[in-house]
Amino acid sequence: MATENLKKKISESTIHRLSLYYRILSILEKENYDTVSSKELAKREKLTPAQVRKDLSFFGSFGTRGLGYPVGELKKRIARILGLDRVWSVAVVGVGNIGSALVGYKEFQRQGFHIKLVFDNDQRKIGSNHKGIIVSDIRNLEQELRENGIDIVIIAVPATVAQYIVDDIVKGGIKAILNFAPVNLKVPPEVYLRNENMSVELEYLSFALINDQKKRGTKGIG
Amino acid sequence: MATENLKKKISESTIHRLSLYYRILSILEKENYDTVSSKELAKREKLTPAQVRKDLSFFGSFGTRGLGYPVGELKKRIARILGLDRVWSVAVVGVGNIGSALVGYKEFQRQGFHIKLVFDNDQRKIGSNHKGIIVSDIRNLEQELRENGIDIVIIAVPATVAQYIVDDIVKGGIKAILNFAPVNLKVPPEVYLRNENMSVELEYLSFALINDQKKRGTKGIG
DNA sequence: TATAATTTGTGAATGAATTCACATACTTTG
DNA sequence: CAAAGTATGTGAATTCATTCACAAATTATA
Repeated sequence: MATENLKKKISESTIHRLSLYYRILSILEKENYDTVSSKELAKREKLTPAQVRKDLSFFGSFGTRGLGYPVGELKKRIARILGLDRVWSVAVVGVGNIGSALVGYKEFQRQGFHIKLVFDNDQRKIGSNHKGIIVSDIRNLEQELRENGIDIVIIAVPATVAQYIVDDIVKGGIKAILNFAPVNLKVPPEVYLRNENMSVELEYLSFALINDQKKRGTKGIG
Repeated sequence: MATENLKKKISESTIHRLSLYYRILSILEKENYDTVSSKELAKREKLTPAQVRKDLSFFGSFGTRGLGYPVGELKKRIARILGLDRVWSVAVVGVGNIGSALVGYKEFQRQGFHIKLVFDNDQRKIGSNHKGIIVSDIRNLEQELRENGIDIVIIAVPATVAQYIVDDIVKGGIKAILNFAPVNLKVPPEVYLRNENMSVELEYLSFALINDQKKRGTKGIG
């Protein structure tokens, strides 16, 4: 079975777990492992071995029975599946709190997400050097996105203006948008839009503390 | 059925959707809606009405048949369920890129997550005023967490040191941790740990662009 | 080269989450 | 006040995701 041209729709959770496997494989590579079993991968991510094998099986058979998966090779394959074996050109719109942090976030670079452009509407920021990148005027958004062959745009502007920005981005021909503004944005059907809601996990902790989701009385047995 | 003392385990997705409903209800409140139907809520979040009703039904019956849900009342109920009707004392460890952004992130304040303490190990930062909060020495972590009655700790330190920090935090009696470091942390079973992986959504977009998950040929029909 | 020990890959079984569909209860209208 | 319209709440049906369980393939051992 080839990696390309997937027939089945792959679930979001599988994709997310692939990211996890990728990270573990990077660590295993540094620890000089040649092979790794689904059991070991599962242990490190608190999953079941069957889950790991099933996830991988959607994309092909990468392992050797009796031995496990070749660490380097599997890492490459997952990189290829997730598109981490290439460089993506990314633009960040909004150099406030969040936008600023994202521009300096090394992990993105490491994964091949290269931030090439940064936009703001604040005259004091435009033209200034922000962590190695000159801040562009947001009025040139559409044009600059096109000229620089940007693949993905990250939105880090206030919720109130996010939709206007998105409309421009779409006009600029962008097909993938990551939105940090706490608002539901409208995009045409051919555009991929993902929302990053920084409060969600805090809210989950809040909920957990109140309702104590943990099963009690299992201490000592594990 | 009372809101407190849930029998059934509530799924993570239901909790996450409650956050979404909460946000929509805040907007509807500003738009002076008195009531809202599951249909309208669903439309705004791209869900099905049945999903909305089922989610809410886990916690009680808040609506009126023939009319819908009372906006203000439902918002309060969800706030209560998620613990957004109180103030949580939060500490942020690590005032780098991410930590710094989180300290200034207004949305947390708005939801009742008040950042009371900020820690770092950099002598140049310790004692300085960071967005209104004096940066504490990380060597006093355990003690200060206790003395200030911190409920939730956000970890924004490099992956290499995150586990040491967590161990201290746990010693400080903290029961809820939100981790931004790209590493799998170990905590005792009674501690809630959630991971925020900023790359996950970018990776999903990358995957989507390559594999084009969108069903084609549906243009014009919707 | 046979035997024992591993470990994958995957249909089948199970479990969980979502959607359906409808009785029920309320609102609105005339 | 009755009839029509609306929208909830929830078991049942369905769809989707996870886990089981085992044949098949390979390695390790003697």
